[in-house]
Amino acid sequence: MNTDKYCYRVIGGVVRICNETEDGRRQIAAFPGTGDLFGWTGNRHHACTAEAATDVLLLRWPRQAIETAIIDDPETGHQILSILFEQLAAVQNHLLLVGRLHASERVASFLLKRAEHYERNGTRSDRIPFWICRRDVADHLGLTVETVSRTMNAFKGRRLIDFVLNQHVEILDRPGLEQIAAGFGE
Amino acid sequence: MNTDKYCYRVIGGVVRICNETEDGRRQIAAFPGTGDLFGWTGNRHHACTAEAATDVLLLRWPRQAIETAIIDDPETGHQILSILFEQLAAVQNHLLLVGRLHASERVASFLLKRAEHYERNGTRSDRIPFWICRRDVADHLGLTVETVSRTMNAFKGRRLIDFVLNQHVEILDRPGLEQIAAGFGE
DNA sequence: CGTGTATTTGAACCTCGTCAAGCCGGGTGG
DNA sequence: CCACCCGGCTTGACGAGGTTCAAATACACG
Repeated sequence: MNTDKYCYRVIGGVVRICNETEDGRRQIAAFPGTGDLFGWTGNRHHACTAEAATDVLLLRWPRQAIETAIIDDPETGHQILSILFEQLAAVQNHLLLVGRLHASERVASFLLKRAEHYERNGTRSDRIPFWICRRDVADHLGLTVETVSRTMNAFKGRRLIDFVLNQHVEILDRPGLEQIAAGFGE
Repeated sequence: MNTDKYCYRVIGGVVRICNETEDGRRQIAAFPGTGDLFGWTGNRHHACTAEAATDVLLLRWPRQAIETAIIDDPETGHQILSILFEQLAAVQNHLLLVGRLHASERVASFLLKRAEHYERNGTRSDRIPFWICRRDVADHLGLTVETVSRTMNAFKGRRLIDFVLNQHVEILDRPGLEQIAAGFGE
């Protein structure tokens, strides 16, 4: 995906917005999914890269067209501004998660946020499509694959969630998860 | 500071952009300093709060005026867009720092970024004005006060930096710091 | 089936957080 | 002018949460 020349809208699947250190440590800033826009920050040198996290279907816009649309149509300009506000706020909130939450709080928050995302798109909300691999989840939450795996399986053991065919996560006890995400419940 | 109604430009001092959990854990997303703009993301519910981290001198703009300026003057609109890009990229990079770097890497990166900031404003670059308290540094880097203190004093012991009157940090060995920030040098 | 990859699980280790004390500097009041 | 106090910073000892390393298991695909 070339975020220098294009902006994208996700039609299906999940994209990851990545950032890496010299020695290969990786941090995923966001997982744009169906309906989400990305590629707005690409013309800067320190920009993140965008990769497909799963099979993905995209709608592509030439950057140039966007830029002129902003000038021609103030309404569009406003919409784009508010998308950027939204994304900035989202990353700032994620910063709190990565910087200050415990492993179980991070994982619980993440699961709930995934559920929320699919709710917005009309999918049954307690059964989350879950195609993102452990490595990506870990790199999003600032944890290791092992910790993510252990934490999720601990949740499963406590009947908070269940795995369905390794392709869906079913939320069995949403209030329980919310408690953990909020820092109560160990 | 009311980021619902106003946007700000920092004339002097340092501001902190904060985010907190229910139980008081705090994460500072950025430290806008002289010349920086902030308050653009305030109209959303999940927004961060802005507080003075030191004595501060600000220039205040009514949000409304900005909004209309965007519509009236495409050039202004573009500038604001690029400021937002910049800020988004900055937070995304900081996410990598908080999520994946070790304590010493975080502190070294932070010191260098501070130096860079003051360079842009023409201050002597190896002597950083440093009025931000340990607590705020810790909450920015996702560490504890103690770890920040230990790390900085370890740097001092290794003659990488020195403290001047508790108000400035002098960089004695910039290449050394850069090595550490990059993940080499333990 | 067999192979390669993703995930899980276990055990040892280590970085950083926690707790507690001591220190320094600035401000206040006697 | 000194004693005191208070908040921020430093320093030490200890422990826990999460990482690391290693191996076993599950799973997808030819």
